[in-house]
Amino acid sequence: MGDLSLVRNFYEINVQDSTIHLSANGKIPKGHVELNQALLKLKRHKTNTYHVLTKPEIGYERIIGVDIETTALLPLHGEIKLVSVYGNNTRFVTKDLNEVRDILSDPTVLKIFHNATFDVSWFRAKGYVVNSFVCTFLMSQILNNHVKKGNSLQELAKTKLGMELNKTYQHADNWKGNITEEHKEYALMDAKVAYELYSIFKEAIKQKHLDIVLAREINAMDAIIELNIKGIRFDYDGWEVELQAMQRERDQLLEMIRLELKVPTLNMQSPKQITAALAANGIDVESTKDEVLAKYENQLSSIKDMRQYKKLQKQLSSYGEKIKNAIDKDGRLRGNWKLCGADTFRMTCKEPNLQGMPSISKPYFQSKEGHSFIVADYSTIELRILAEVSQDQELVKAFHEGEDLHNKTAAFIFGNKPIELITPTERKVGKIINFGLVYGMTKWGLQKKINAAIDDPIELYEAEAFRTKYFELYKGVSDYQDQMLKADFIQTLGGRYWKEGHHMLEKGKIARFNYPIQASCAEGLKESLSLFLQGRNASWGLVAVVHDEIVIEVPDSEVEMAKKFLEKSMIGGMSIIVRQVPITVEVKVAKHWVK
DNA sequence: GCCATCACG
DNA sequence: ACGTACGTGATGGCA
Repeated sequence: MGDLSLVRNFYEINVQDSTIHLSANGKIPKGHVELNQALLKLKRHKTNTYHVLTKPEIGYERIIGVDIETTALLPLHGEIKLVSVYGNNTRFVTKDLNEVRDILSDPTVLKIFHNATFDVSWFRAKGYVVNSFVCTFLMSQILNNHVKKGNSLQELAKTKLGMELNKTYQHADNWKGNITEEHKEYALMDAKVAYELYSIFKEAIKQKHLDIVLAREINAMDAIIELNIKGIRFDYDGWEVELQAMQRERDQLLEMIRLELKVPTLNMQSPKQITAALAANGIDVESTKDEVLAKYENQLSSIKDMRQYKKLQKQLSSYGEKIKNAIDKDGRLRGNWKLCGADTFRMTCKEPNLQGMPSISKPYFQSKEGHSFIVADYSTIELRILAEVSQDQELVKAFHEGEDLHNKTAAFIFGNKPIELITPTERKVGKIINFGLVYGMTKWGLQKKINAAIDDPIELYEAEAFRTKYFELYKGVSDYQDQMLKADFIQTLGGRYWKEGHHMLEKGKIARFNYPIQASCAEGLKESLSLFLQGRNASWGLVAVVHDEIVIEVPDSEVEMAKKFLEKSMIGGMSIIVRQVPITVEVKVAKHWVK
């Protein structure tokens, strides 16, 4: 197993007065305007330590742009038809992958891909080793600070290089037949553009002091590639039995609802029709969403049935038979994972969305023969990050002393009740308050949320009182939120930042509370993934990652070792980002995906 | 193509 | 005073 301490170097920077002093092992980058601003903000924020994370620069003997053309979107369904290589002294296009085998594995040759996740997934799926690579798509996302727009090779060729890229052959279908000289020219052009973009982006990233952000994402990219290739075993036969029972119940419910409302053609998928049908029965609803229907549940028995119907219908339509088509011949589900799918740089997954599977389906995700799943998740991680960024003394203390935060909050808002006397319902309210207020929930939202979760509805003034009490206890959180509202510069704990005018800050002021927390959390998770991947045994596979949770599949005989190492990686990785508040991880071992 | 809704965190 | 909780992806209705 790898030694975690060797993976990163830290530069510790202390802020005293308006001057920035560095500890012996670091030097501040010259002209680092954004960092200086951030440090001053942090100082006002009553914290005096900021950490810049770095990794030693590796010198490469050669740098080349590489692109592949494939006959399908997924490696399981097609072949690599062409590989193009573009460098200072090397330019070629080949059908014979053996010509690039050594180049790909050579760590002294830096490979530049545009969307490396795609190219490297293909190479690895086809049995080629790829070491030392970088991704101009990722670099563009980091520089743009926008993950969905303006990062395509075609757009970048135009905006950065003034080149019009011909995309005639982009679709996989164009690579199934004979390869012409024109095909080859096309393929080489993509490698050339990636090569040319790299030096421009590298300089820009350096100027903006985002090198560490790039290094972190590149190190975590192996995780995404592995998730794409490996997939996760899903027992569809078992799930189908569950589905059939759900289907029967759903059909019965629909029949009962139509009968009672006297609307025999009612389409329960149409909010419009539901509203009309309820109105005809004397109930006016402002919307048909679950939390609204819950309010009217006592007025008509059909409303309870409707809620259950909608729940079942959702699970059947989104996660039912559709899943069957997504299962590959080896019985595994493979999603389309993205490293930076969200603007916070959270990972995303689609087709299917393996990060959004309902809990009822989790038992049907099963480890392969002779293997177990290890499911590990961070405890209250966003609240710990809130404690770190806000430096709220009550929060920090609570985590250092291992207090149950939901109980602590409940005890305070319910009139300083002794913690031992807090009821499960009161703890539930404490939990809603703790999580809701991180995102800037208002008294209206709080009331709605609490009333959706408990039996005795509370009044608006009570929700307001809870909120006031919360900020009385956690004064630092209140200060933090005030600062975030005013800030023209918002940063994460790991070195990303947004400036005034950026679309993330314009979206809504309340969102500002959450960005640095969600984004810092994603940074910590990626540090953890990278530690895990660097030190794990080859027999341990990564099968799912869900924001604060990592699932691995390991041989039964190695469970104990793997469990310890995963926990160590997760705590170690997150602690690179969250330096003061302790991090805890809950680890479970099972033959299926447990919650 | 947008909206409402709801699955996950 | 403001707008009513953040980030995703998937579905089906509706225009």
